[in-house]
Amino acid sequence: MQPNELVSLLKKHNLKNTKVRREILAVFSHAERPIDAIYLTENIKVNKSSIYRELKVLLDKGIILEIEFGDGKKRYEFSSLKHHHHLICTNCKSVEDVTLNQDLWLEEKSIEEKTSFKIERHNLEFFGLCANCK
Amino acid sequence: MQPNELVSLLKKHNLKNTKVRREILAVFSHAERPIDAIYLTENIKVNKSSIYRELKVLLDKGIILEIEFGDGKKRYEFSSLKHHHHLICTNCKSVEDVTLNQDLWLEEKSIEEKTSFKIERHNLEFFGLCANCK
DNA sequence: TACTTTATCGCAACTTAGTTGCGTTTGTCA
DNA sequence: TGACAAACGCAACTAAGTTGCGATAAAGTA
Ligand SMILES: [Mn+2]
Ligand SMILES: [Mn+2]
Ligand SMILES: [Zn+2]
Ligand SMILES: [Zn+2]
Repeated sequence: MQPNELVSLLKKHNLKNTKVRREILAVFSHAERPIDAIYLTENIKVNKSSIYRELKVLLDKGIILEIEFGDGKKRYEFSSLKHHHHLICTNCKSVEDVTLNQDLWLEEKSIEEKTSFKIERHNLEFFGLCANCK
Repeated sequence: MQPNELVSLLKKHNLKNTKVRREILAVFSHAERPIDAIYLTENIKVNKSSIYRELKVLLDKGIILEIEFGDGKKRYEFSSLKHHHHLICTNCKSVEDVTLNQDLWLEEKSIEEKTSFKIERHNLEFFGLCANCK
Protein backbone atom coordinates (compact mmCIF):
# COMPACT_ATOMS: atom_id res chain seq x y z
CA MET A 1 0.00 0.00 0.00
CA GLN A 2 1.39 3.40 -1.04
CA PRO A 3 1.54 6.26 1.51
CA ASN A 4 -1.16 8.25 -0.29
CA GLU A 5 -3.46 5.23 -0.48
CA LEU A 6 -2.93 4.72 3.23
CA VAL A 7 -3.84 8.30 4.07
CA SER A 8 -7.05 8.18 2.06
CA LEU A 9 -7.99 4.80 3.51
CA LEU A 10 -7.58 6.12 7.05
CA LYS A 11 -9.39 9.33 6.23
CA LYS A 12 -12.28 7.40 4.70
CA HIS A 13 -12.73 5.45 7.92
CA ASN A 14 -12.07 8.32 10.36
CA LEU A 15 -8.99 6.60 11.71
CA LYS A 16 -6.00 8.47 13.07
CA ASN A 17 -2.73 8.07 11.23
CA THR A 18 -0.68 6.47 13.99
CA LYS A 19 2.62 4.62 13.98
CA VAL A 20 1.16 1.36 15.24
CA ARG A 21 -1.59 1.44 12.65
CA ARG A 22 0.82 2.20 9.81
CA GLU A 23 3.10 -0.64 10.85
CA ILE A 24 0.29 -3.17 11.11
CA LEU A 25 -1.07 -2.18 7.71
CA ALA A 26 2.44 -2.37 6.25
CA VAL A 27 2.71 -5.99 7.44
CA PHE A 28 -0.62 -6.81 5.77
CA SER A 29 0.53 -5.09 2.59
CA HIS A 30 3.60 -7.25 2.25
CA ALA A 31 2.05 -10.47 3.57
CA GLU A 32 1.70 -13.42 1.24
CA ARG A 33 -0.56 -15.30 3.62
CA PRO A 34 -3.07 -14.56 6.36
CA ILE A 35 -1.40 -13.01 9.41
CA ASP A 36 -2.08 -13.80 13.08
CA ALA A 37 -1.80 -11.53 16.12
CA ILE A 38 1.26 -13.33 17.48
CA TYR A 39 3.16 -12.72 14.26
CA LEU A 40 2.37 -9.02 14.54
CA THR A 41 3.55 -8.81 18.16
CA GLU A 42 6.79 -10.51 17.17
CA ASN A 43 7.42 -8.20 14.26
CA ILE A 44 6.26 -4.83 15.54
CA LYS A 45 7.55 -3.23 18.72
CA VAL A 46 4.18 -2.52 20.29
CA ASN A 47 2.16 -3.78 23.22
CA LYS A 48 0.06 -6.83 22.42
CA SER A 49 -3.18 -5.24 23.63
CA SER A 50 -2.68 -2.55 20.99
CA ILE A 51 -2.33 -5.27 18.36
CA TYR A 52 -5.53 -7.03 19.41
CA ARG A 53 -7.44 -3.76 19.72
CA GLU A 54 -6.23 -2.55 16.34
CA LEU A 55 -7.21 -5.83 14.69
CA LYS A 56 -10.70 -5.37 16.12
CA VAL A 57 -10.88 -1.82 14.72
CA LEU A 58 -9.75 -2.90 11.25
CA LEU A 59 -12.18 -5.83 11.35
CA ASP A 60 -15.12 -3.68 12.44
CA LYS A 61 -14.31 -1.17 9.68
CA GLY A 62 -14.24 -4.02 7.18
CA ILE A 63 -10.65 -3.29 6.18
CA ILE A 64 -9.53 -6.81 7.07
CA LEU A 65 -11.40 -10.10 7.42
CA GLU A 66 -10.98 -12.97 9.80
CA ILE A 67 -9.88 -16.39 8.63
CA GLU A 68 -10.06 -19.57 10.66
CA PHE A 69 -7.50 -22.34 10.14
CA GLY A 70 -8.61 -24.20 13.26
CA ASP A 71 -5.30 -24.11 15.13
CA GLY A 72 -6.41 -21.71 17.84
CA LYS A 73 -5.07 -18.55 16.24
CA LYS A 74 -7.24 -16.13 14.31
CA ARG A 75 -5.74 -14.94 11.05
CA TYR A 76 -6.45 -11.81 9.02
CA GLU A 77 -6.15 -10.60 5.42
CA PHE A 78 -7.05 -7.44 3.57
CA SER A 79 -10.71 -7.68 2.65
CA SER A 80 -10.01 -5.87 -0.62
CA LEU A 81 -8.42 -8.99 -2.07
CA LYS A 82 -10.45 -11.05 -4.53
CA HIS A 83 -12.57 -13.55 -2.59
CA HIS A 84 -10.62 -16.77 -2.19
CA HIS A 85 -9.85 -19.72 0.06
CA HIS A 86 -6.68 -21.50 1.17
CA LEU A 87 -4.83 -24.76 0.74
CA ILE A 88 -3.12 -25.50 4.05
CA CYS A 89 -0.42 -28.15 4.15
CA THR A 90 -0.83 -30.17 7.35
CA ASN A 91 2.82 -31.20 7.11
CA CYS A 92 4.85 -28.03 6.42
CA LYS A 93 2.09 -25.51 7.26
CA SER A 94 2.48 -23.72 3.93
CA VAL A 95 -0.53 -21.77 2.69
CA GLU A 96 -1.61 -21.24 -0.92
CA ASP A 97 -4.46 -19.08 -2.12
CA VAL A 98 -7.09 -20.77 -4.24
CA THR A 99 -10.25 -19.60 -5.96
CA LEU A 100 -13.16 -21.87 -6.77
CA ASN A 101 -14.48 -22.14 -10.32
CA GLN A 102 -17.93 -21.33 -9.02
CA ASP A 103 -17.55 -20.18 -5.42
CA LEU A 104 -20.62 -21.03 -3.35
CA TRP A 105 -23.22 -18.56 -4.56
CA LEU A 106 -25.40 -21.14 -6.21
CA GLU A 107 -25.24 -23.43 -3.22
CA GLU A 108 -25.99 -20.53 -0.89
CA LYS A 109 -28.95 -19.45 -2.99
CA SER A 110 -30.29 -22.99 -2.93
CA ILE A 111 -29.79 -23.26 0.85
CA GLU A 112 -31.54 -19.94 1.47
CA GLU A 113 -34.54 -21.10 -0.54
CA LYS A 114 -34.72 -24.46 1.23
CA THR A 115 -34.17 -23.24 4.79
CA SER A 116 -35.05 -19.53 4.92
CA PHE A 117 -31.70 -18.97 6.63
CA LYS A 118 -30.03 -15.75 5.41
CA ILE A 119 -26.37 -16.55 4.65
CA GLU A 120 -24.00 -13.63 5.13
CA ARG A 121 -20.61 -15.26 4.86
CA HIS A 122 -18.82 -18.58 4.83
CA ASN A 123 -15.49 -19.89 6.01
CA LEU A 124 -13.95 -22.53 3.74
CA GLU A 125 -10.41 -23.83 3.95
CA PHE A 126 -8.85 -26.95 2.49
CA PHE A 127 -6.32 -29.14 4.30
CA GLY A 128 -3.96 -31.69 2.84
CA LEU A 129 -0.43 -32.03 1.49
CA CYS A 130 1.34 -29.55 -0.73
CA ALA A 131 3.29 -30.53 -3.85
CA ASN A 132 6.54 -30.80 -1.88
CA CYS A 133 5.18 -32.80 1.03
CA LYS A 134 2.91 -35.30 -0.66
CA MET B 1 -26.21 -45.50 20.27
CA GLN B 2 -27.45 -48.83 21.68
CA PRO B 3 -25.38 -50.65 24.36
CA ASN B 4 -24.45 -53.47 21.99
CA GLU B 5 -23.37 -51.03 19.27
CA LEU B 6 -21.24 -49.26 21.84
CA VAL B 7 -19.52 -52.46 22.92
CA SER B 8 -18.66 -53.45 19.38
CA LEU B 9 -17.46 -49.94 18.53
CA LEU B 10 -15.11 -49.94 21.51
CA LYS B 11 -13.95 -53.48 20.76
CA LYS B 12 -13.25 -52.57 17.14
CA HIS B 13 -10.98 -49.75 18.24
CA ASN B 14 -9.34 -51.54 21.22
CA LEU B 15 -10.82 -49.06 23.66
CA LYS B 16 -11.69 -49.94 27.24
CA ASN B 17 -15.32 -49.73 28.21
CA THR B 18 -15.07 -47.06 30.88
CA LYS B 19 -17.67 -44.89 32.56
CA VAL B 20 -16.25 -41.61 31.27
CA ARG B 21 -16.09 -42.93 27.73
CA ARG B 22 -19.65 -44.23 27.83
CA GLU B 23 -20.94 -40.92 29.15
CA ILE B 24 -19.13 -38.86 26.53
CA LEU B 25 -20.39 -41.10 23.74
CA ALA B 26 -23.90 -40.90 25.19
CA VAL B 27 -23.78 -37.11 24.94
CA PHE B 28 -22.70 -37.34 21.31
CA SER B 29 -25.48 -39.84 20.63
CA HIS B 30 -28.18 -37.50 21.83
CA ALA B 31 -26.63 -34.27 20.53
CA GLU B 32 -28.40 -32.33 17.84
CA ARG B 33 -25.42 -30.11 17.17
CA PRO B 34 -21.64 -30.25 17.42
CA ILE B 35 -20.49 -30.47 21.05
CA ASP B 36 -17.58 -28.62 22.65
CA ALA B 37 -15.36 -29.70 25.54
CA ILE B 38 -16.81 -27.15 27.96
CA TYR B 39 -20.30 -28.53 27.43
CA LEU B 40 -19.02 -32.00 28.27
CA THR B 41 -17.30 -30.84 31.46
CA GLU B 42 -20.51 -29.11 32.55
CA ASN B 43 -22.66 -32.15 31.89
CA ILE B 44 -20.47 -35.04 33.00
CA LYS B 45 -18.95 -35.31 36.46
CA VAL B 46 -15.38 -35.94 35.36
CA ASN B 47 -12.08 -34.09 35.39
CA LYS B 48 -11.60 -31.79 32.41
CA SER B 49 -8.26 -33.32 31.46
CA SER B 50 -10.08 -36.62 31.00
CA ILE B 51 -12.52 -34.90 28.67
CA TYR B 52 -9.80 -33.35 26.54
CA ARG B 53 -7.78 -36.57 26.48
CA GLU B 54 -10.81 -38.62 25.56
CA LEU B 55 -11.73 -36.25 22.73
CA LYS B 56 -8.22 -36.69 21.38
CA VAL B 57 -8.56 -40.48 21.52
CA LEU B 58 -11.92 -40.45 19.74
CA LEU B 59 -10.55 -38.02 17.16
CA ASP B 60 -7.42 -40.09 16.51
CA LYS B 61 -9.55 -43.22 16.13
CA GLY B 62 -11.73 -41.37 13.65
CA ILE B 63 -14.87 -41.88 15.75
CA ILE B 64 -15.53 -38.15 15.93
CA LEU B 65 -14.42 -35.24 13.79
CA GLU B 66 -13.44 -31.71 14.65
CA ILE B 67 -15.53 -28.74 13.54
CA GLU B 68 -14.44 -25.13 13.65
CA PHE B 69 -16.99 -22.35 14.17
CA GLY B 70 -14.31 -19.75 14.78
CA ASP B 71 -15.30 -18.75 18.32
CA GLY B 72 -12.31 -20.26 20.05
CA LYS B 73 -13.92 -23.55 21.02
CA LYS B 74 -13.38 -26.77 19.08
CA ARG B 75 -16.56 -28.73 18.44
CA TYR B 76 -17.04 -32.41 17.70
CA GLU B 77 -19.57 -34.67 15.98
CA PHE B 78 -19.80 -38.38 15.21
CA SER B 79 -17.88 -38.96 12.00
CA SER B 80 -20.38 -41.64 11.00
CA LEU B 81 -22.95 -38.98 10.14
CA LYS B 82 -23.52 -38.14 6.48
CA HIS B 83 -21.01 -35.48 5.42
CA HIS B 84 -22.55 -32.07 5.98
CA HIS B 85 -21.94 -28.47 6.97
CA HIS B 86 -23.66 -25.99 9.29
CA LEU B 87 -25.71 -22.83 9.23
CA ILE B 88 -24.72 -20.81 12.28
CA CYS B 89 -26.92 -17.92 13.36
CA THR B 90 -24.70 -15.03 14.43
CA ASN B 91 -27.56 -13.64 16.49
CA CYS B 92 -29.03 -16.54 18.51
CA LYS B 93 -26.16 -19.00 17.97
CA SER B 94 -28.50 -21.72 16.70
CA VAL B 95 -26.97 -24.37 14.45
CA GLU B 96 -28.63 -26.21 11.57
CA ASP B 97 -27.16 -29.03 9.54
CA VAL B 98 -27.03 -28.51 5.79
CA THR B 99 -25.83 -30.62 2.89
CA LEU B 100 -24.67 -29.18 -0.40
CA ASN B 101 -26.24 -30.29 -3.66
CA GLN B 102 -22.80 -31.10 -4.98
CA ASP B 103 -20.40 -30.95 -2.04
CA LEU B 104 -16.93 -29.89 -3.12
CA TRP B 105 -15.58 -32.96 -4.88
CA LEU B 106 -15.56 -31.41 -8.32
CA GLU B 107 -13.91 -28.24 -7.05
CA GLU B 108 -11.36 -30.29 -5.13
CA LYS B 109 -10.57 -32.41 -8.17
CA SER B 110 -10.08 -29.28 -10.23
CA ILE B 111 -7.85 -27.71 -7.56
CA GLU B 112 -5.72 -30.85 -7.30
CA GLU B 113 -5.17 -30.84 -11.05
CA LYS B 114 -4.28 -27.16 -11.16
CA THR B 115 -2.02 -27.03 -8.10
CA SER B 116 -0.77 -30.57 -7.40
CA PHE B 117 -1.89 -30.06 -3.80
CA LYS B 118 -3.47 -33.22 -2.35
CA ILE B 119 -6.67 -32.23 -0.55
CA GLU B 120 -7.59 -34.48 2.38
CA ARG B 121 -10.39 -32.55 4.02
CA HIS B 122 -12.13 -29.22 4.15
CA ASN B 123 -13.84 -27.12 6.78
CA LEU B 124 -16.88 -25.22 5.53
CA GLU B 125 -19.40 -23.41 7.70
CA PHE B 126 -21.98 -20.77 6.81
CA PHE B 127 -22.80 -17.78 9.01
CA GLY B 128 -25.84 -15.55 8.89
CA LEU B 129 -29.31 -15.18 10.35
CA CYS B 130 -31.76 -17.99 11.01
CA ALA B 131 -35.43 -17.82 10.04
CA ASN B 132 -36.39 -16.45 13.46
CA CYS B 133 -33.68 -13.81 13.71
CA LYS B 134 -33.62 -12.34 10.23
C1' DT C 1 1.42 28.20 17.59
C1' DA C 2 -1.36 26.99 21.71
C1' DC C 3 -5.59 24.67 23.28
C1' DT C 4 -9.03 21.05 23.38
C1' DT C 5 -10.87 16.75 22.49
C1' DT C 6 -10.79 12.08 21.95
C1' DA C 7 -8.71 8.11 19.88
C1' DT C 8 -4.95 5.41 20.76
C1' DC C 9 -1.37 3.36 23.56
C1' DG C 10 1.32 0.88 27.35
C1' DC C 11 1.16 -1.74 31.27
C1' DA C 12 -0.35 -5.15 34.33
C1' DA C 13 -3.65 -8.07 35.80
C1' DC C 14 -7.04 -11.25 34.28
C1' DT C 15 -9.81 -14.81 31.59
C1' DT C 16 -10.68 -18.85 28.84
C1' DA C 17 -9.54 -23.01 26.41
C1' DG C 18 -6.59 -26.41 26.42
C1' DT C 19 -2.13 -29.17 28.02
C1' DT C 20 1.12 -31.79 30.87
C1' DG C 21 3.47 -34.53 34.61
C1' DC C 22 2.70 -37.75 37.85
C1' DG C 23 0.90 -40.84 40.98
C1' DT C 24 -3.38 -43.78 41.49
C1' DT C 25 -7.22 -46.52 39.86
C1' DT C 26 -9.53 -49.69 36.84
C1' DG C 27 -10.68 -52.64 32.73
C1' DT C 28 -9.10 -56.61 30.21
C1' DC C 29 -7.09 -60.81 29.39
C1' DA C 30 -4.39 -64.73 30.73
C1' DT D 1 -6.77 -63.73 40.79
C1' DG D 2 -2.88 -61.30 39.30
C1' DA D 3 -0.33 -58.54 35.74
C1' DC D 4 -0.21 -54.72 32.87
C1' DA D 5 -1.52 -51.03 30.09
C1' DA D 6 -4.98 -47.82 29.56
C1' DA D 7 -7.51 -44.47 31.75
C1' DC D 8 -8.20 -41.22 35.47
C1' DG D 9 -7.85 -37.19 38.98
C1' DC D 10 -5.44 -33.47 40.49
C1' DA D 11 -2.79 -29.46 40.26
C1' DA D 12 0.13 -26.69 37.97
C1' DC D 13 0.98 -24.75 33.59
C1' DT D 14 0.63 -22.65 28.73
C1' DA D 15 -1.17 -19.86 24.89
C1' DA D 16 -4.32 -16.70 22.96
C1' DG D 17 -6.89 -13.08 23.85
C1' DT D 18 -9.29 -9.35 27.08
C1' DT D 19 -9.92 -5.47 30.26
C1' DG D 20 -9.34 -1.30 33.34
C1' DC D 21 -6.98 2.65 33.75
C1' DG D 22 -3.88 6.30 33.50
C1' DA D 23 -0.69 8.48 30.03
C1' DT D 24 0.20 10.01 25.27
C1' DA D 25 -0.48 11.86 20.90
C1' DA D 26 -3.24 12.78 16.54
C1' DA D 27 -6.43 16.16 14.52
C1' DG D 28 -9.23 19.98 14.52
C1' DT D 29 -9.92 24.81 16.09
C1' DA D 30 -8.78 29.45 17.73
MN1 LIG E 1 -5.21 -15.50 1.17
MN1 LIG F 1 -23.88 -31.37 12.30
ZN1 LIG G 1 3.86 -28.97 2.71
ZN1 LIG H 1 -31.04 -17.04 15.13
